[in-house]
Amino acid sequence: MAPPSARQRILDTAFRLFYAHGIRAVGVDRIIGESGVAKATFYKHFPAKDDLVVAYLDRVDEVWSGQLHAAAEAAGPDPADELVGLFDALASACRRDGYRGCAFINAAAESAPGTPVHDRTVAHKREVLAWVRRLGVDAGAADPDGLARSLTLLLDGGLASGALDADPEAATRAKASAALLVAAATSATDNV
Amino acid sequence: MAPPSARQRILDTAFRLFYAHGIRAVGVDRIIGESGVAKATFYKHFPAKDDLVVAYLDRVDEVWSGQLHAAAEAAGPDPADELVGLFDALASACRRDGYRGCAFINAAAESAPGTPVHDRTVAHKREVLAWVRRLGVDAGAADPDGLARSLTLLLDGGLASGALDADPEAATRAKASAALLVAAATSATDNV
DNA sequence: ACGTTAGCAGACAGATCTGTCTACTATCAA
DNA sequence: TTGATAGTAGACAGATCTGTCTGCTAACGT
Repeated sequence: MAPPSARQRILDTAFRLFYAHGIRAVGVDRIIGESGVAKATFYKHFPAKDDLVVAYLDRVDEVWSGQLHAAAEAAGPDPADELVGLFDALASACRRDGYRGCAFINAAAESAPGTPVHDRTVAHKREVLAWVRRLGVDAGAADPDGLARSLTLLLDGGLASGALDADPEAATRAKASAALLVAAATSATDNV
Repeated sequence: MAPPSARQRILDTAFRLFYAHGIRAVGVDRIIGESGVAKATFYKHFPAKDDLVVAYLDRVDEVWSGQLHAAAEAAGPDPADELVGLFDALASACRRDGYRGCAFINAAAESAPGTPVHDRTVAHKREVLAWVRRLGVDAGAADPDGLARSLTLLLDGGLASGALDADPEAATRAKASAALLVAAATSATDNV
C-alpha cells in the first residue's frame, strides 16, 4: 500500500507520454507535471532528459521482450513452432489501444547515431536478433543467421507499418510468411 | 545557367537536413540559413513548417518510388521477377552514404496521427502497397493482397532496420525471402 | 535529539523555435 | 513609367524547452 516512489511515477508517466507522442514532443515539464513530482526530484533521478529516455527504453525492452518470449513459449515446445508463435506477440500489440509501432524504431528516428539513446535501440534489436537466431539453431535451421534475419525483417516490418496503420491483417500475414520461411529453412536438414 | 529558385533551394536544403537529422531536430532558422534565403521568402512559399514537411515528403515519394519502379523494371519483364527485383532498390539505398532508413517511417514517428504530415506517410505506404499488389496480380498470384502485404512487410522491415544498422546483408536476405514468398504464391496457380 | 535522505513548490536563466513585420532591391511586363 | 512579382536582410514577439537554484517538509535510523 506504499505509494509508488517518485522515480516510479516519473517512469510510468514517461512510458505513457513518450510512446504516445514521441520523445521530442514531450517536454520534461509535462512529465514533471503529470507525474506530480518536483522538478528537483526529477533531475535528481535523471540528471538529463536523455537519461530518462534510456531508462524508458530499458523498460520497453523488458516488456516487449517478455511478450515475445511468452508468445514463443506458448507455441512451443518445438523451436520451429516457437519461431512462428512469436508473431502472436505482434498481433496482440497491433490490437492494443494506442498502438503506435515500435518504440525503438521511433526512438531511433528521433535520435542521432552514436548517442546513448540511439545505441540503446541498436542494442535492443541485436538482442532480439540473437534470440531468434538461437531458436533457429535449436530448430535445426540450415542457415540460422539468415533465417533470424528474415524473421526479424518481417517482425520489424510489422512493427514499423503498425505506426502508420495498425492493421491486424499485417500481423496475420507476417505470421503466415514466417511459417513459410521457417518451413523452408528447416525442411532441408530436418525433413520428416 | 539560371540559379535555382528560392523555393527550390529551400526544398533541397530541407530534403538534406530533414532526412539526416529528423524533422523536429531541424529548425526553420537553420533551413533558412543554409539555403541562403530570406525569412519572409521562406514563409511566403511555406506558410508553416508543416507545409514544408509535406512538400519534403512529396519529393521523397517521387525519388523513392522512382527507384523502386526502376529496380522492378530492370528485373522484368516477368512480373514475378519484378516483385523480387524491386528489392534491389533497398540494397542500393542501404549502401548509400548517410542512409538513415525510411523517411516516411521516421516522419510518422515524429508526427501525431491525423495530422497532414502523418496522413502523407500513410498515403505513401498505401501507394506502394497498391503498386506491389498490381504486380502480384500480373504475376498471377493466388492471393495478391496477401502477397503484397508480405512483401511490403519485408520491405518496411529492411527500411526500418536500416535506420538502426544499415547492414547490406539485411537487404540481401529480404530479397531472398521475397523470392521464396513470390515462388510460393505463384506456383499454386501458375506452376511451370 | 539529530543528521541524512527523499520529496514538494516554484522562481529563474538562457537557449531555441515558430511566425510576423518593416524596409529595401531587382526584374520584367504592360 | 509604372506596377506587380520575387527576393534580401534582420529585428521582434511570444512560446517553449532544458536545466539550476533556493526553501521548506517529513520520515527514518542512530
